[in-house]
Parts: sequence; structure tokens; C-alpha cells
Amino acid sequence: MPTRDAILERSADLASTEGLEGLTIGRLATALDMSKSGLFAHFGSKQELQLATVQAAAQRFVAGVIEPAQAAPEGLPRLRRYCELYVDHMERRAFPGGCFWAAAAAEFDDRPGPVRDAIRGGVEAWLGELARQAEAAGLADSRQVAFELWAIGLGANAYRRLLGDAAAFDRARTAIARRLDAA
Amino acid sequence: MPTRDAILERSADLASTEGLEGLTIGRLATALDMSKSGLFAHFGSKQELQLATVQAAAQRFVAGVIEPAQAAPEGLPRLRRYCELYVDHMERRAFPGGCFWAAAAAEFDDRPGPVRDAIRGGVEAWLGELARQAEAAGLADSRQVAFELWAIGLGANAYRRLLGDAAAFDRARTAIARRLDAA
DNA sequence: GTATAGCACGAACGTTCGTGCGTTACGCTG
DNA sequence: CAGCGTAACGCACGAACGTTCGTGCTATAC
Repeated sequence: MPTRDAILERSADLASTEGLEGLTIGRLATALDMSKSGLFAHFGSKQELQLATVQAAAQRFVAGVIEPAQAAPEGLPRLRRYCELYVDHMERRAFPGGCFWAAAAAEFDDRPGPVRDAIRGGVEAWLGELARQAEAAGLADSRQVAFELWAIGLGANAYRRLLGDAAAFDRARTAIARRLDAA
Repeated sequence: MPTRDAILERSADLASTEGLEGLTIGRLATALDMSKSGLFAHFGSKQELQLATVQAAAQRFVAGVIEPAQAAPEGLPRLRRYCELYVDHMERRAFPGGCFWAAAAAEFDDRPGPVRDAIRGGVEAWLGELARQAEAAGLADSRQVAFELWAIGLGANAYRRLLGDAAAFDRARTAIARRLDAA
């Protein structure tokens, strides 16, 4: 279904700037030169659109960060590659509104339901993968390492988006290097 | 003005969970057993209400974190005290929806205007104060230190709110201690 | 005792939201 | 060529949004 995919591309872009709730079916339809009802028929409810959007964002993240890193050997090399690719991913603006997950997490962390569960699932998968590689690298307390690396990413995204300082990404690289060189 | 202050107390609480935009005048009025119009008259526009709410949240942050830390001597002791108090502030749920600033920053980072400017001002003041104490402590690259400590706070907040894991705060304390003990 | 000022109220406005319903245009298969 | 399923459409709805208006209290000032 090419139309549906095109919708979700735009939807993920828009959601990264306006939020998953602030994203409106009407505005999304206008942006795609479609009618509200025509677009709506693809999903049946706004929640289904949100869920599909989260899934589309996950696919984009996998394609841009997870998969390219599989070439690196497990353990420290792949962990470093993940971090590099993640920072690059933000810097090259894979989403126009910065990291989709950072925005979605902040928006839905107090809103129970399937959408929040989907977001949590994505974040947990990312954290789990970071921890797995930290473990393979023989680092002590791999969950703690994953938490710290993830936090640096969140910080870089906010620093860039809110303060408008592009040095955010170099700050993140510096912090990541220090954290991983300690081992 | 007692009514206005009571409104802003609730408004800051609600905004920390629903967001500054998701907070609606009607729901806020209902929560306060007031009429929409009666509440509205205090501010004149939703944007003014949002600005006043940001200011109220800032006052709460100053009272809970900044001021109590002034007892500690400048430099490393006060820097540590800031971090302690900030993590405690989140852990004891000074706002029911977690860190107000983390939520507000993520929500408005792509929405230019006075509200975003106010939020950025608050965050910059906090980052600046962290950097000032890092500088006084003689740490190298004090802005980098401030960035990393701030990112750890963002991470702890998201970890707690989205994943529901109360260990977030101990993870943050561990990360902060490691970062500051390196010096 | 009467005028004045400050709050709060209910009702209504125009807009936008998500969501249904009925219809039309198009591409496939018999 | 006829029939059918899918996709997109226009239109309308009820609810909620921010905002405005006119009115009624209550208490202070003269």
C-alpha cells in the first residue's frame, strides 16, 4: 500500500515536531493533499494512526541506526557504532523535529494506553540492545551504562532543539567517549 | 491575590502531566470548581496563563532546589548539593507529572514564541548555574559538565515516567557521582 | 445609604477536533 | 462488457476548544 506508507512518512515527520497528539488528521490530510475522510479511512481511528506512526518511526530508526551497526562486531565496537549512528541520526535530522522517541516519550509518559505501551516498547528495545552490547563488552553494570548513554542522547536532543545550539552533538560525542573510554 | 496563586499551583501540577498545551482552561476550571470565564479573566489569554504557569513552576524549583543549596559553599559542594536536591525533587514528586521543565522543554522546543522563550530562559539559568559552580570547583570544561549533569536528570525523569522504574533516581545518583568523582 | 470596584458567573460566539455516512471514480476479474 | 472491491471523496455531526459579553454578587468608600 503505497498511499498508507506515504501517509506514515509524513505523519512521523509531523509528529516529531507537533507531537503525536498535536498532529491532527485534518492538517496531515492537507499536507498530503488529501481529504480528511479519505485519509481517516486508512486507519479507522486516531489511535490507530498514532500506533502506525510509532511503528513507522521505529522502522526508520532501525534502518538508520540499528541495521547499519550490525556490521560492527558485537561488544564495544558495536556499542560505539550505535552511539555514533544515533548522534549522526539526530544531527542529520532524520526527523525534522529532532528525536521522535524523545518527543513521544515526554508526551505520553503520563498517558496510559496502547500508544504509550508502543513507545515504551521501542525505548526498552533500544535500551536493552545498548545493555546487551555493554554486557558483551564486559562492562560493569551494563544497564547503568545503557542508561547513561541514553540520557546523553536525550540531553543532546533537548540541547539542540530548545537552546538551538548545534554544539550539542559534539558535547554528546565527548560525553560518550569519556564514558566508554573509562573501561 | 490568593485565587490567582491557587490557580497557578494547580496549573503547574496539571501542566506537568498533561503538558502546557494539553492543559485546557475548561479542565483547569473544573478541577478548581470555577467557571471557565471566571478563571480566564485572571489572565486574558491562554498564552498569558501558560507564561504565568512557567513562572510559578520556576518559583517552585527555586524554592525546592536552588535556595536550599545556597547553604553549601560554592564550587564542588554546592554543585553536588544541586544535583542531590534536584534528584530528590523528582523523587519526592514535587510535580505530579515528573520534572516540569523536561516536559515543557520537549513540548515547546519546536514552537517559537514567548512561552518557549520563557522555558528556554529557565533551562539556561539552571544550566548556567551548574556551569558556574563547576567552574568554581575548578573542573575542566564547565559547560560540558553542566550538560552531562543536566542530561542525567532528563534521563532519570524519562526512565521513571515512561518505564515506571523507580531505580531511575539511584541510577542518576550513581552517574552523577561517577562524573564528579573523576575530578 | 448610596455609589463604586473587583470577582465570578452563565451563555453564546466561531473554530477545530475526531468520527461517521453515502457516493463517486477506478482497476481488476468473470 | 458487466460486476465488484477498494480508495478517495464531500458533507455533516457532536464535542471541546479559546474567547467575548452582559450580569450579579459582595465589600469597601463616601
